[in-house]
Amino acid sequence: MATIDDVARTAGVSKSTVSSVFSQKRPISKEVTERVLAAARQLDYKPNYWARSLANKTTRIIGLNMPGERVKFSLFHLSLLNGVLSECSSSGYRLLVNSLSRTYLDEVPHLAKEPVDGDILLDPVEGDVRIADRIRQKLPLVVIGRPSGEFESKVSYVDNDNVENGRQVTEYLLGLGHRRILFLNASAGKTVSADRGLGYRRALEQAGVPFDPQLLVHKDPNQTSSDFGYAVSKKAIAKHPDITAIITDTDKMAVGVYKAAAEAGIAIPGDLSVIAFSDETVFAAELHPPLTGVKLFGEELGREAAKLLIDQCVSGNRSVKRALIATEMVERGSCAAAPVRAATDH
Amino acid sequence: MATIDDVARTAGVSKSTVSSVFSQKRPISKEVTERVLAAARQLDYKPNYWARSLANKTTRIIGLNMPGERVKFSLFHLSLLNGVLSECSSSGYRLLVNSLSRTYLDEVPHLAKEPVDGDILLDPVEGDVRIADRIRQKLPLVVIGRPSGEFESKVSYVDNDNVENGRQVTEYLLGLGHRRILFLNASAGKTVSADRGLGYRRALEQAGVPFDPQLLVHKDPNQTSSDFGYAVSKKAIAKHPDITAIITDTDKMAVGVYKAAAEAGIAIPGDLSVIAFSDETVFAAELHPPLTGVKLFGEELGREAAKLLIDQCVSGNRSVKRALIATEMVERGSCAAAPVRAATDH
DNA sequence: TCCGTTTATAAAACCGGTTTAATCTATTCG
DNA sequence: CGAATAGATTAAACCGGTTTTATAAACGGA
Repeated sequence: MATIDDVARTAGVSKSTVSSVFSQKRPISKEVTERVLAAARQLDYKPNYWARSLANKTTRIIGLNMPGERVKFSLFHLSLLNGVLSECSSSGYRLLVNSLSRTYLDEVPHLAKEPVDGDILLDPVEGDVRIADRIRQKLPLVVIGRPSGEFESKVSYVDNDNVENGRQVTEYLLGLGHRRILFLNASAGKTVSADRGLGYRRALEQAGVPFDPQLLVHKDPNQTSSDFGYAVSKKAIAKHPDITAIITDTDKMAVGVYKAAAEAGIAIPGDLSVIAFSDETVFAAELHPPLTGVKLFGEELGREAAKLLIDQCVSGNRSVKRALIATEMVERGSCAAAPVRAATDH
Repeated sequence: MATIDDVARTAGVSKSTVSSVFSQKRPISKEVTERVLAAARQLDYKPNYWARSLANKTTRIIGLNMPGERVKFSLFHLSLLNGVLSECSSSGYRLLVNSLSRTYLDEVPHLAKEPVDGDILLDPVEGDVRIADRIRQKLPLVVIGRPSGEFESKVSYVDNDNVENGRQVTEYLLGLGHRRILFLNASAGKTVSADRGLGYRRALEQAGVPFDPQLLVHKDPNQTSSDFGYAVSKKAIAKHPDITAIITDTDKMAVGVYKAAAEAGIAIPGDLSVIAFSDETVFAAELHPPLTGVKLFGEELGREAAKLLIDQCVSGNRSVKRALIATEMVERGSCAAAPVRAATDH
């Protein structure tokens, strides 16, 4: 394809003039501009993105970084993604999704600086190496979810208040008279599961209800949400018949619980209340019964993260910022007062 | 950050030696390699991705291109995306999602060659300018969905057999005795809606059932699927009480139909059969009644598209290929024989 | 009219890598 | 022992842009 030199030659000007015409960083007379653009059109010339990036030291691309290897985007990720893309599109940024495993990236022939101006990190885990990595490389960074430990105060992040969310749903169920509440939490290691778990325990503690570790189960990352919800709730229902409420990490997980309950002849919400951390409105409302849940506003999270990051990239301002996105509990019909029998069980 | 020159100086070798150590394209003695890597580690050096791309004329990045501006990824797109990412991750490619509008990209200061080795195009429409664009730039290209008109034979694409799918669901409903079948099709202009619409009409024709244009409605792109499904089916049910079956473009759209039917006191599948082109299994099975639909295997589509594209990029082989991904109709419970009353209506 | 500015364009250096062609050793073979 | 050859390393050119610095032309004021 044609290069800037070809255009310069054809238009009878120097390459720096052509450069100025396209970058618009220096004024070029109307007449010459026309001539250059005409030559470019004739040669079907477009500036080379990478040559530009090399000289400009900026790409107008931000990265979206999945945690482990071969992780699939969930419904929640989809919301995040839509939010991020919406912000990108209005700010003129592209989004690079990096799903390459660390082992791959660390092989000598693939070793390279990430080709982005900044990175959004999804699903931070305890002691997340990705964060230290970005900090060392001085790459602008925004985490979606709370970074663990020392990093919490060192990097910008966007999150819901998950401790509060965990507390809120637990308190809500406690208020309905439930005492034995099973929590199907996100995978162990994720800070989101730690936070929600903490909120859950705090609410129990405050209500004087003893915490039973058997009622706090972490998702197996190798299982789908619905399979996990089904398998674990089925087992738990059989083993602990005094459970009257279940909190699930996602709406799909709740679907698994619905299935297990149906098979066991347990009525929702009559015998069992179910509440989910959720981002799906359309389907949740159509389940039987409609699923009560806490809306997380993933799109808002994504948009806000992208905004913070792009702001950092544009302004060069590395100050650490934090955004907590408000959530909203939506009562739909899967929670009810605890059955009297169960309340006396313990 | 440290550059290749810094490393060369520190290690006491030339920059071309350092380059060879990292690119592994030329043998370097073990001893020198060690020395270079040590220097790199010490300086925290990583090769600059952009400089590399510039010199190599390849980026190991493929693009994913949304159609218009500010379009949100749907559940189906999510499946595609997961398929694409899975293939990317195993081939060592990154994925660049471009959601920038054409008008933006055509402004002089933003004008540039796409920074990718090839592009995947989603949701082709009639006379899609994006395709001609890529062809002119000689950029490897794979379309997900059938490209329109002349392009069908000129570019590689991956698709379901949508004409057949349209025919199949219509025939299925006809076989159940339905004669007045409302088709809530995808947006006008998309080739997928044209194809399914064609299959629908062919099935009707073959069965000797007259085609009523009022029963073929295209989605309004400004409405959500479920809102559209709700609004249109509500109106249609009132206006054409002889409708006994509805085909919807997506499962979310079917949810809208469920809602409209419930409000009108119409039983599914007793009074009204519903069938959807679908990619969502978990929720579809949990609706009341469980939603019958045609699984499209979006993940397979995405994976195959990425495979074709990366193959083109790696081999330089521009031959036009096509992959049709098999679909599968899953009967769940939202379709039944047409009610007798309605069958005599017409 | 002449000189100091301003304005438009050009030449050359630069961004940070890769690659070709040249150089310098070390080895092999007649 | 000298020439041919192979192997490792390097100098210099190159990828396609941007930017700094230089130059030429146009303009304005004294």
